[in-house]
Amino acid sequence: MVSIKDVAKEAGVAISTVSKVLNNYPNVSEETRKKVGDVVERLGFVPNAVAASLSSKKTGRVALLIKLNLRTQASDEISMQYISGAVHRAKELQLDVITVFTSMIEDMSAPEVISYFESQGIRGIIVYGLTTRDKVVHKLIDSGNFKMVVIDAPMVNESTSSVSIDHRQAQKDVALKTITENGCKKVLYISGEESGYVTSERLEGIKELCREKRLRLITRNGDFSELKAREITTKYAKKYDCVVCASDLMAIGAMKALIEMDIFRPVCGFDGIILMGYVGKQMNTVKQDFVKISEEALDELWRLMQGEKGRKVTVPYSLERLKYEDIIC
Amino acid sequence: MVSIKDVAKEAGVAISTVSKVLNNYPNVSEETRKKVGDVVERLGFVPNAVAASLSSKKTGRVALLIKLNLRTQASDEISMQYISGAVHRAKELQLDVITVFTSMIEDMSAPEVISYFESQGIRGIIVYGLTTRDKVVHKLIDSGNFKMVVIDAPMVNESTSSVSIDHRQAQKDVALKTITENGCKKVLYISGEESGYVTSERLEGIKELCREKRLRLITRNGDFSELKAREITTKYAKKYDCVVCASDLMAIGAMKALIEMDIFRPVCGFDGIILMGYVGKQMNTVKQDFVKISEEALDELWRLMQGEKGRKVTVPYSLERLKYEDIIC
DNA sequence: TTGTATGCGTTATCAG
DNA sequence: CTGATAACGCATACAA
Repeated sequence: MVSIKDVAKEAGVAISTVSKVLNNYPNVSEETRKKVGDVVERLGFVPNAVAASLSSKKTGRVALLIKLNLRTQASDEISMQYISGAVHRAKELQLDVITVFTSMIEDMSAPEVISYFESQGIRGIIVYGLTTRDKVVHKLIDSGNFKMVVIDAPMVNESTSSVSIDHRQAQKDVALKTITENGCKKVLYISGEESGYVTSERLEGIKELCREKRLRLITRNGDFSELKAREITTKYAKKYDCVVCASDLMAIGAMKALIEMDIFRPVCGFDGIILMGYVGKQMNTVKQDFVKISEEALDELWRLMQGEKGRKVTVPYSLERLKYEDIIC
Repeated sequence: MVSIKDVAKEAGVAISTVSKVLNNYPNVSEETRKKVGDVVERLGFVPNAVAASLSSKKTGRVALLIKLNLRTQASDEISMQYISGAVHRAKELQLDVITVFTSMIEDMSAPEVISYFESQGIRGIIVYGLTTRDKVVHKLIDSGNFKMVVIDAPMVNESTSSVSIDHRQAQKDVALKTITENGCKKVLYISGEESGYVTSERLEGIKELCREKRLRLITRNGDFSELKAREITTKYAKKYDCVVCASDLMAIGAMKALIEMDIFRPVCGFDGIILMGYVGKQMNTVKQDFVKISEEALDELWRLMQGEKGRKVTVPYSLERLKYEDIIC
């Protein structure tokens, strides 16, 4: 394994000089910079990330904290895109990432989790799918031990940023489109899990819309569950002329119920997962670019690690109508 | 951050002694072992994995090399289960894992990839979804620089193990079941991508079965593509009384074609992905436990890192019939 | 502009 | 059985 020492010897300079070249320090002559660069190239030297991270404390590692639900692959699709976006961006930023599932830390106390991450050399954490019930993660955020970026939750402080789309507006948009297209007056809204931060945002959106457009609205908690959405739809859909769901999976459940009941009601979902293309019927949905969101999160974490302050970052979304033809290949 | 030094001072012993206790070295008295253990407990000390790996070179890191296809979320589901199984098992084994997508290394030469992994302190690599065309990965395997475990490909040498189900037998089993249940005589087999190692295994299986049972067989290459399977089915299904597919996604494509043609043919798939539950019709399929496979792979990598030799590991599978009711929640 | 020396948190090798 | 002390590969304050 070729080390910085080998490069230094080969180039006839000191180790520190090589280090300076590697890290683009200012006070190095063009001449030695080139000399060292050539040797690095020739020897195919790549700095040892482990040693670098031990030494500097600046170029730290990043953890992706992901909530897993192996029963529904809708979340698999989303998680994969999150991971993909993060890992790719991390490589560009020369950051080292590890993937951690919440199930791995759920039986630890906050101090235990903190020392676990510290022992791993973690300096930044991206949290995907935080709910109000995740006490330990909240303590992590409050501890200030790590730079953190939280997806889809309004946590912002000195060392914590939030990244998400505008859920309230998106819910308004997709519902409005569906309602206008079908001339609806009475909306059945199936909301997500109460502890989820996005749930209340989206709920606000639909309420606001119905107030503005003077539509009748009933809301029921579907818990992001396909089955519950199906039951709710079975129970209420007859009396309403449109079903707005806070997730695609619930929209699929609602659609199944409508087919069973043999009545038509426009349904719209939220997230834009590929699964939507497989259920036969088309629906409007909010398309989130999870890859982009994750890249954005990593950029934000990078900013925080440079010493900048936490802030709220909003990512764009789009409205889509997924057809089977769009997804097969 | 509490370090080994703090523990040593607090316990009134030398750093090296603490290290010995931590790593269960033999020559330590029960007394000091307990004394140190207590302090470790009290201070909540967790050894810094980065420093340990720098120093020892024994407790290495592991990379998961994953092939991503963002267009089909069938592979997302599988990849997520792979990652989940590996990450969880890794934590138990106190191994550190990083996730790498093939797209991140596809434009690098073999030496570059090797130094990249070495720079990351990687000592073991698990390869998911290897094809014959992945030249660089083959060079990685041949280089002997890393302990490797390859899923679903028959690569075995001194430092490389393979982990997979018995694809040949599984293909036979699922096809036999489907054929017997429906009394079929003429089989249309839609195979996977030619460069995939599993493709030929599964193909052998169906050929063997048809030979044994004296069934007529035609095989066509569907490239693991839903669309191609659909086209092939449209073209040939009329003349055959059963469609055996080398993947669930292709089975879905075949089913769609049959529905369009308005004829019935039993279809069977391979993999057991949840998506199968959403297409309306039930099909037989081979259920692979991807989480288990990945855990097994990690155990195997662990063995290799202990200096044991590469070998072939076979994991069990089961036959299933996925219904919508089985997957909703 | 360059080189020297020290430290990061562990492990490992020796003396004692 | 225990304790100094030298690595591990790199970054960096400081000296030259």
